[in-house]
Order: sequence, then C-alpha cells, then structure tokens
Amino acid sequence: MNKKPGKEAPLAEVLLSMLPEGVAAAAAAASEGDSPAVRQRKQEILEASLRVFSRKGFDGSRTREIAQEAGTSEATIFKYFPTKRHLMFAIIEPLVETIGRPLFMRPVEKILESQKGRPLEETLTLIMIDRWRILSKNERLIFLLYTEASRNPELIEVMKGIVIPQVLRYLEPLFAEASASGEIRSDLSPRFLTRSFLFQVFGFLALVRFHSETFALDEAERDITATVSLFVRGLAPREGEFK
Amino acid sequence: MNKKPGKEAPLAEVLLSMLPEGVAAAAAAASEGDSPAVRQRKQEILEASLRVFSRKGFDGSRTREIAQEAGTSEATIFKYFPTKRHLMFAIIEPLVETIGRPLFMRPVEKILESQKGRPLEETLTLIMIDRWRILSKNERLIFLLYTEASRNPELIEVMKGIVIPQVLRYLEPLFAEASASGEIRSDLSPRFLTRSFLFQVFGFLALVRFHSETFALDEAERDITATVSLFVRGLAPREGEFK
DNA sequence: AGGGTGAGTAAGTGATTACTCACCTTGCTC
DNA sequence: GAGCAAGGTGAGTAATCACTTACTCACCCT
Repeated sequence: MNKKPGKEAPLAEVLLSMLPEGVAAAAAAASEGDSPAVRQRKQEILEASLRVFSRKGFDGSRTREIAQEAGTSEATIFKYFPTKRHLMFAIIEPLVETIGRPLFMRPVEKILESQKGRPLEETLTLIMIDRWRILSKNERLIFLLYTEASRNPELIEVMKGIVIPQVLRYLEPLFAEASASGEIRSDLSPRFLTRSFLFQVFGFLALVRFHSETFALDEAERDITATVSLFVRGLAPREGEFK
Repeated sequence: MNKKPGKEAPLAEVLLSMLPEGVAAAAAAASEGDSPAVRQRKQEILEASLRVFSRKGFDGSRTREIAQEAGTSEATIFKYFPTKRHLMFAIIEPLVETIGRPLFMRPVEKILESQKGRPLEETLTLIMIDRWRILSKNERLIFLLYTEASRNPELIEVMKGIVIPQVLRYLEPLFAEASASGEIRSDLSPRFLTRSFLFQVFGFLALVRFHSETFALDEAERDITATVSLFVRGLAPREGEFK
C-alpha cells in the first residue's frame, strides 16, 4: 500500500504493507482459533522455516525444503500460510513486535531499577550479559532478521524508528547521570558514550556469536565482565583515583 | 570437488571448488587477452552486477535486471560469464584475493613500521582510520561479501583461515609490546586486548557504515580518534599517571 | 452404518528464470 | 563492395518454483 511509512507508523501496519497487496489482512489472522493439533503443525512449520531461512536466506529457500524439514507437504504449508512471504513475516513479526514494545527492554529496565546508586560498571555488565543471553536464545531468529533487514529498507526503517530510540532512551540517562555525579569524566557527551558502548556490545555480540569458532571465548560472561571493565576504566575521571 | 578444503587451501582453489563442476576452469580465465572494448563491457557488467547483488543479494538478483543496469542484453552477459555464479565470483574473488594476500594488510604494516616507538593510541587511531577509509571505498563489495559469506560456509572458512590470522599477526605483538613496556597494564592477555580492540573496530565499522543514518557521525575521523582514545585510556596502568 | 468434518497430500499449473542459439550489425581489408 | 570477423542480441527453451486443485484418510457423532 503505502511505500514510505511515517516515522511512527505502527509496526504491524508496516509489516503488513510489505506483503503482497490484497492479501495483507490475512497475515493478521493469528493462531487463536486453532485446535492444538493445528497449532502444533503450524509451530513445526515455523520452526522448520526458521531453520531453512536462516541457513539459506529468504530467496535461497525453497518451500519444498521447508516442507521436508517440517515433515509435511508443501500443500499443508500453503494451507496455513497463504504465501512464502507471509511465512517469513509470521516468523519475524513476533520478534519485531517484541523488540518494538517495552517487553524487549523490560529486562534492562528492571536492571536499571534495581541498580540505582550502584557503580556504572556493574550496571553495564549486567545489561550486556542480559543482552548476550537474549541473543544466545534467539540466535537464528536475530540472524535472519539482521540479514533480511539489510535487503529490506522498510524493515530497517522499523528498526531505526523503534529499537534505537528505545535503547538510547535507557542508556543515555545512565551515562548522563554518571557523568554529572562525577563517577565518569564529563567532557564526553552522553550520546557519544552511549554510541561507544553500543559499538562495543554490537561488535562483541556479532563477532563472538556469528563467528564463534574464530573468536572463541574462554567463558562468555567472564569475558563480558572484562570487556565492560575495560570500557569503564576508560571513562574514569582524569585526576581522580580508581574506585 | 573437495568439500572440506584443508586449513591452508589456496584461495583460488577454494573459490573454484564452489563453482559448478566441470566449468570451474573457465572461471580462472581472466580478462587478459581481451580487446579494450570487451574489457570495458565486462567492467560495466561487473559494476552493474555488484550494484544489483549488493542491493538484492545473489539469490534475489535477476540476470535481466543486471543486463538492464549494465545497458546490455542478457545474452551478452552470458557470452562473457558462463553462469550467474561465475559472475558473482568474478566480483568477489579479487576482494578475497586482496584480503588474503598481504596487500590488504600492507597499509597496516606500513603504519606499524613508521610508528615504531610512538604511543599506542596514535598507532591504533591511524590503523582504525585507515580501515575506515578502505571500508568506505569498498562499501558495496564488502557488504556483499559479508552477507553472502553468511550463506556460504566455505567463504567463511576462507575468511577465518586467512583474514583473522593476518589481523592477529599484526595486532597481537603490538599489544604484547605495549604491555611489556609498561605503556599499558599487563594483567590482560594480548589476545584478549586484540579481541577487544577488534570488537570496537567492528562494531564501529558495521553500525556506522551500514546503518549510517541511525548512527550518524558528526565527523568520522574525529569520532574514531575519540573512540580509540577511550579504549586506550581503559588500558592505562593502574597507579600510573596519564600521559 | 454413514455422513460430516478437519487434516493432509500427490499431482499438477502457470509464471519465472538462468541460460542458448541463430542471426544481425558494424567496421575493416583487399 | 564483397568477404569477414568481432561484438551484440531477440526470441526462444528447459527447468524450477511458488502456489492450487482435487482428492484421500481418519475420526467423530448420531
């Protein structure tokens, strides 16, 4: 329908607008009125297609292979998912929804609450470990989203409009506060510090997770601790002593 | 031919082994005995296909579109490149060759030579700016390589076997030396430090370059300087004073 | 027993796609 | 200006793919 969604276009709308015209509404039909048997079959198909999509990408995947992997027939797949595209969005949508809604940031929020007044280093470590766990649990899904988003300007739009602001909203004040209280040097803008921290997190998550053999960790969480420690030490105030 | 290339399999061999059997040899046929006209036509086709491949990925690209983009016919494309696959490897091979050979690391080597005895921070900044420039100049190509590699275990194998060792070979001694000379704290292994620096570089390059609007920089090289500075300050020896 | 229903699929179908082939055009040589 | 070669292509073609159709089967309810 609409090619360029507004900055604040609702997620579902954006996703649906990417589906072939006309059938868009069908995609919204969730699995609410399904029998347990159907629900499970759908689940099997979704899991199979996630495996295949994440191995070969959307365009490189064949519905036949997904059917085989799911232990069913192509016809069954198309009984439940009107098009291959719908199938992919049935996988991706929950993720984007999750990321888009506070739910995804909820753990971070919680950490921030319980960490009020604690040292920055500890808080950042907890956040990074938490993100690491989420990533580990949803590896294939996130990988799929990441690679497909690179082909899909509107998906990027969604990420840009939702994920980043969310992340900034939580992290920037954290740095601003630490900066104001003298816990860290105050000559760098919170925006820069946040970005810098994100670089570190992203680089870590991307390289370790997706090139795990190359960047094999001795032990993930210990290495995260060390990484954050290094980062925070760079932020120590000039003439002060270390905590 | 051989599915699992040995750790040190020559690059070209690996690449060729990924082509359809039999025609492999044809891929090696470079543009050496070509007339200028032909050479230019090939170049146009290669440039067009790089644009299309990097926009839509290999599987999502149509030879028809490449032909249009190159201002020629499909038949002409297939006159010069036996298959679509050959076409992609004609693009990727020079890059991998370049990365694989010292050529890619040459600038780093040069920096290291001319920087002997200079502060670590300065050296790392120069390296990171240099990598940034290379990336900027070859954005589409590297993006293509990165996304296609994620679908292609053997390409990953190549990168893992060649790029990483190269990088480690140059960076690790740098950190080891700085560590030994007391320029930076000595309680962290060079391997960890190198990895940490790479995380920073990779996170920076990936996010800024490929999500440029989101992570818009005020000015790239100034931000790199600040990023490295932050990193190095985290490495300062415990009780010493800052340089 | 038999009719109705929900779940599943074998066997297509039309569209698309990578790739081919027979032929055209242009410009050069003699 | 005939002959030729090099460069280029329109019009296919066989294969493949997403998607459909027309059917079967198992199980329930009465």
